[in-house]
Amino acid sequence: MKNITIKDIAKIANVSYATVSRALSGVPGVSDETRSRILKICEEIGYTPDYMARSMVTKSTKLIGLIVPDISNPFMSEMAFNIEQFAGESGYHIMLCNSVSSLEQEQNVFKLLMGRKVDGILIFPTGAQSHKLLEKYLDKIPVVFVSENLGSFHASYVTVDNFQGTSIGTEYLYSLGHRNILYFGRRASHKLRYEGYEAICKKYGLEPHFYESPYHTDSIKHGYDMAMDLFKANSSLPYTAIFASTDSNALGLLKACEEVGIRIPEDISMLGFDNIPYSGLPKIMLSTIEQPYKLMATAAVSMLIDKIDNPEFGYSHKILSPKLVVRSSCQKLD
Amino acid sequence: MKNITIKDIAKIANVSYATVSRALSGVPGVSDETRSRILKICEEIGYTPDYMARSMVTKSTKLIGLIVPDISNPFMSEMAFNIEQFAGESGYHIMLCNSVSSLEQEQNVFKLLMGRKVDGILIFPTGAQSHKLLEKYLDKIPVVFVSENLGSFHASYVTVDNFQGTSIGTEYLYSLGHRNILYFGRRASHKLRYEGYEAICKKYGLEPHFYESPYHTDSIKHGYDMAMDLFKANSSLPYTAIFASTDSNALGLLKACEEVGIRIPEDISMLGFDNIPYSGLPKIMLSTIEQPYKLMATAAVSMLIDKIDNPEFGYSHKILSPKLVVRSSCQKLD
DNA sequence: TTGAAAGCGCTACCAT
DNA sequence: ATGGTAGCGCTTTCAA
Repeated sequence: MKNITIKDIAKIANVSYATVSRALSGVPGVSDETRSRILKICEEIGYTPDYMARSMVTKSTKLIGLIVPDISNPFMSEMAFNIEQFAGESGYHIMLCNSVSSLEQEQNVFKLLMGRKVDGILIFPTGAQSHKLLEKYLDKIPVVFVSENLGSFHASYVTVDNFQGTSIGTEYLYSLGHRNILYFGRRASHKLRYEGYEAICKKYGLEPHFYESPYHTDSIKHGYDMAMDLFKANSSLPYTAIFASTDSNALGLLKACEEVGIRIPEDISMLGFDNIPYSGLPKIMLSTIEQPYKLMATAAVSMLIDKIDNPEFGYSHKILSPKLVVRSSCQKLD
Repeated sequence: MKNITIKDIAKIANVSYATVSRALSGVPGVSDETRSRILKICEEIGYTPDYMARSMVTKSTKLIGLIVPDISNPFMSEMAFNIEQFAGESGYHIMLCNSVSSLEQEQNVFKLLMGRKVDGILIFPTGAQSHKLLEKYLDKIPVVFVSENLGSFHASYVTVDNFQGTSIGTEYLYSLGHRNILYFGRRASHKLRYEGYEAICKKYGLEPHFYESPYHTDSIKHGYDMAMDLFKANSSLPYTAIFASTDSNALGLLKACEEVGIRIPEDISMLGFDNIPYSGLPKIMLSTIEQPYKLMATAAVSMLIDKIDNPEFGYSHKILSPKLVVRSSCQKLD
């Protein structure tokens, strides 16, 4: 089955194939009559232009590489949906890669994506070291990180204000009367989340406590496993509230609490971070800090496209505001 | 910033660029000495081959197009993760497109993907008519549908046995003593799910009832809206159990029930379909029919790659077995 | 074993 | 307004 090329349709239309190219690209320099005749022929014989060949000469693939730790995480998939939609509006397509929370795999797919000649890369870094490891490619291809500001090197990123997020969360817990609050999750990759929590603790003279996650990624399962370890190590918990670093962690924690008979919020209050759709489920009703998904997605895409169009423009940062979502997982103490 | 090409490294190595190509492609016909010298140079100056240029001549992009209605749906994102991983093992990359449950958009992205010269397309059809609309492309590019068998045309697909799924679900409900069961969701795109339910109803002389979804996609929100409409139209429901067509629908229904004060499973039993991770959350504990995610993903990918490698081999079907997952959303009647 | 050159489908430049 | 053609980076004959 031979491929139809502009040469074929040039032959049919009795013009040079340069003219066909012009007609299809919409550039001026073709009479309206010729153009519409050519377009009609293309339509009829079902010609589709070859993006690859076009890309070879234009040096632009209209392709964006998207690297996420794990697309099955609702935070990622929600972002991915919005990213794909918004990128599509600008004529970009998405090449999706999971780094499966491995720095090595992250490097691999990054290099692969470069070989694929994507115009730019949007990356949800898997860890704090991702930035450093990827630094050497940053002048070779436009990249924007979707993550908090880690390190001080020169890179574009968009992020929610994680520090502010946990600050308002901890303030909320404090206002409810909580004085013993545990931070539950990863501190390395969400450094600023921990620091926001810590800052408010200090502000009120509370002792900050944390339970560090041994995992490189957040999921219900990991949250559950962590929680079970925590319970095993402590026969009774001295906290009145737990601030989980992500909703996924919180959901796993919730599951573990249910199993060992800890009631939420009667026995202990719980606050999450992200506001994934499942946090609003009945009986779950997790209070949490919301990330502005759609805004983050559009900001990330347009920042990347800006960088693609103007590589010389340096780099930019965009920090979006989080929002407290009060449901019913936190109790007022008296 | 000039691109490094094989010509550059040919110059450095003092060989023709054909030799470089041979060395890199691993084809025989280059002395070991020359090859290792070339490879070392590539390594040193950080050369990465241009997949596009390569694809132009080999006519193979090692790219798979993945079309899903909505990647933010957990069923889709779970599948997408496994698909990406498994495809990656065979050297394929994924181009992700959301059809946003629109037949028109589905057609658009399909054509776009063809223009991108992907080697094959994996599609989660958005509706019953998808197959018919896409039929005309099926001899132009390898396609495998991830969906139940709709219509009788010639196309490859992998699916869970939807009929069997709702059959065992309905049998389960019947065995619990339920005699008035409502089927809740879309019947058009999950025709066989409805029919499995219907068949078991008939088998036991029960009257099948359904509440048809006006939506083209399943989500918590749609399930919730549907449920609210249902409740508004009926002051008291004559059913003892509801079989939701998907877990997402069930979760929305659950939310609505909570709001109007219907207790699950005390007042009414509820069964879902898919077994997304959130169905196992504490207090939710939705009993459901499980789809074998990983198996479906690997089956779909290997079926597609088979078709890519042997386009002349016709088409194939693979129907996987569902499994009942009993949690606590269904009550035994006495 | 290696080199020369054609050609993949297209855009863009230079002519006309 | 249209045609001719070089060339994008690569693989793959065909010769040497």
